[in-house]
Amino acid sequence: MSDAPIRLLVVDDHPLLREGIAGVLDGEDDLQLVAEAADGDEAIAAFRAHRPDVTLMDLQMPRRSGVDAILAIRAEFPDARIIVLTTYAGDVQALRALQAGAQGYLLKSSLRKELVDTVRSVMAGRRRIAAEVACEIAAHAGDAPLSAREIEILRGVAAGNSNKVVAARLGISEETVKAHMKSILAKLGANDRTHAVTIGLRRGILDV
Amino acid sequence: MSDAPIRLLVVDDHPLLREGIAGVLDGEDDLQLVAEAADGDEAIAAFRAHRPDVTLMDLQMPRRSGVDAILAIRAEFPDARIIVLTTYAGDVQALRALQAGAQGYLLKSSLRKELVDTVRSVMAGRRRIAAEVACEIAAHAGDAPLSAREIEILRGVAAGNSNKVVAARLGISEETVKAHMKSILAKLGANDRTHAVTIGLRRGILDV
DNA sequence: CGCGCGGCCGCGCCGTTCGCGCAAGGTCCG
DNA sequence: CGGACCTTGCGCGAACGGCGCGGCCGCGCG
Repeated sequence: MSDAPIRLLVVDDHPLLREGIAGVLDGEDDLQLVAEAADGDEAIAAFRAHRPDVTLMDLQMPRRSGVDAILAIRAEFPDARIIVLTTYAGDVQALRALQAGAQGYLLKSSLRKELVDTVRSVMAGRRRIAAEVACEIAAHAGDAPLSAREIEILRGVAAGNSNKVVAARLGISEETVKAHMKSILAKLGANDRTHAVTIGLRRGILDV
Repeated sequence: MSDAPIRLLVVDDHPLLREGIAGVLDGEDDLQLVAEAADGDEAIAAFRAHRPDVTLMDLQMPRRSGVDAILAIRAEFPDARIIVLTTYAGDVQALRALQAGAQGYLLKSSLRKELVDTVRSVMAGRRRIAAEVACEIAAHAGDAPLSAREIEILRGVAAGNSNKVVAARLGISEETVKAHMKSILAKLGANDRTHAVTIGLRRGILDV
């Protein structure tokens, strides 16, 4: 290990969890917590101000989401090292975070040893993804992702709208909505629209 | 304040969060962490072994759920003081925990001051429920809750089964399932079955 | 360059399912 | 006994889901 400590930024809207991470980092000589943030906007500001070596980032936060924050930070600082630290929210959500530029993916159910190991690994340039998450992503690797339009329609259906209402709201024909629904059912392997919505929620395509 | 410290048990499947709570409690002279548990079964065993003054309990855990653990503990120790500490999971879920005997309800997004205040208040015999949760419960106070059978049917529907399949699986007639569905839609104020499922998930009637 | 491919949009047909209204029997419990 | 919950029945209009057809566009590949 080098003698200069690894400087960390922690982003999470739960103060108690931030406290827990702070406690873990406090017990490690080579890890130093330099800033905290409670949402995506604060995260971007804090990154600009402190330029941490590694950032621990939750995904679901008020205001700006974690994925947005990762995109914004990586656009401004392309070599930023970011580790997602979240409760599992579906393979699609996880994949979006990794594609946005995260090098690591940890679950909040991790042990402290896994946390510090991952921080050091990512600092050393490696990628570290929790096995459960990696498995889920791999299981759906061959799947065709839903198009933006399809997600839009699935959202409308989840809100309790009929095909006709969704069509009116989007300014298209009901027949077109049905065609999209057919594609959605096929891609998700769902029996009907209700099943499609539950799958969408479980996989992180829709949020609550 | 009395000179004897308040002895606490913390139950949560996230080690990092437990660490955070431990850190918070460490900074308070009158609060003493005496045991930790990672699921409902461990919680019951730990309660028997340590008889804590106050228990902090998450709701969603592997194996035995938090509500089950509260019921089991309160059955054996009727004067156990339990505070739920969880990410918000719907008014129905929260209500079940309070009816099971919890005196307090905190969100993981709470500040450390709210946590220690609530522990002391509950220790003093008062009830403390986070405002957001209290509002949600109040908003649905007049609603008729779903019956056990209705929940069973809603679960089947959420899994992507038609009325016919649900009926066959429960050994009843399709007409009966339809009658239950009608009642479910009315009670939840849903437009259709898909809407009913999303409402059920949001309100904590169904889990993912 | 031309071509295919995939996403998006529109139309019609048809059998099945859903949701609504109405009615009515049973149980169990306070 | 009243009041819940669970159960079953029937008819009907609307919605859903599967089928096939065509067209438009932007993209990458031969």
